Amino acid sequence: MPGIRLSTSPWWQARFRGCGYRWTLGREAILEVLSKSEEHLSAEDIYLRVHPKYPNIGLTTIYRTLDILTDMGLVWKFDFGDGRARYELIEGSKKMHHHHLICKGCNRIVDYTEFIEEEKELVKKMQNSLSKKYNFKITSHIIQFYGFCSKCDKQKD
Amino acid sequence: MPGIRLSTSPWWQARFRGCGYRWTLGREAILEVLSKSEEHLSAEDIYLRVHPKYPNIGLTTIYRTLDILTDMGLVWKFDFGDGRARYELIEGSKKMHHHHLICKGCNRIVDYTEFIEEEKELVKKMQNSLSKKYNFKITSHIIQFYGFCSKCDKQKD
DNA sequence: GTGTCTGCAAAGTCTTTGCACCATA
DNA sequence: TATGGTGCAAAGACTTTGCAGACAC
Repeated sequence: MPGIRLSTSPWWQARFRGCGYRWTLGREAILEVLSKSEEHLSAEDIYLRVHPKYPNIGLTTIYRTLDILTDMGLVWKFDFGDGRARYELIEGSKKMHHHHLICKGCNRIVDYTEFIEEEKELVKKMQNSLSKKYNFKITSHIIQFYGFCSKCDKQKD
Repeated sequence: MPGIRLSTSPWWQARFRGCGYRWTLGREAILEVLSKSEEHLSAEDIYLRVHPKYPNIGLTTIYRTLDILTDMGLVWKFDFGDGRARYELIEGSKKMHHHHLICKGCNRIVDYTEFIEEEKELVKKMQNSLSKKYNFKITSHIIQFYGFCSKCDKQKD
């Protein structure tokens, strides 16, 4: 049923309400952008995508909403070393668990999903052991590879 | 400004010279701190440790030296999500290859060295395959686990 | 109607840059 | 002596905060 509300928003809406937050146009707009765009968006990226449709929503709201989303565990906040945070919806439903390859030259980011099964196995083992040993409740992990893409590797010479 | 040379510095000195940099008191002091302190120091941490002995060395020099060290591959720059970069000597010779467990509550950081062998194997496989597939020259990687330490886990309830 | 959310502007924090002077080689 | 390195102050970049008005419920 196409309507003003997105088919996916009721779930988010309920989640917000359940956490004691209100459901607002701004929050909906931000979640819409996050779910429809490619990953690793900065706060400004999101702002620029929200703005054409909702010119009233400011950068402050973007930051505040992303904070809430991160706290609620809906969004993952990354640092790729270029001085600004990047955000991704954790369960984009259609999006696979993935990690990043980051070019130290041009900051290009490649998502990869290879070795996820093997990774999962190792991670599970580590998680069990580390949780016990250090009395830590592990909730997530990051694996990032850094290097140079073919373009930047050439330029270095 | 003549100073007392440390026994470990010749190697670093040679490395600096080999890269076309000069060997200065400031650089020596910073490397001394990095090699003698625990890990994950911020630029300011380093500044505060260098300052008592070398009050003339400013924060600017710390940042500039850390940049060089990172470029030369002697130091690894981390982001643990608290808005400031952290630095560690990569091969502190006595320090094992390790990774980090980060508490999302209090930002406490635990180093762990478990599963490093198994991890290395997987990482090597991933590295080989990803380099080829994405035409990337991979130079380093990060693995970090996030969660809550026992203290912060209790507080959440 | 009440308590949250919001935009704007200002403040805050970490980091980088410009420039004149100083040290290394 | 010729570069490269340094401190200081100022600028820069991203993010957070204060406050009055707007909105959700």
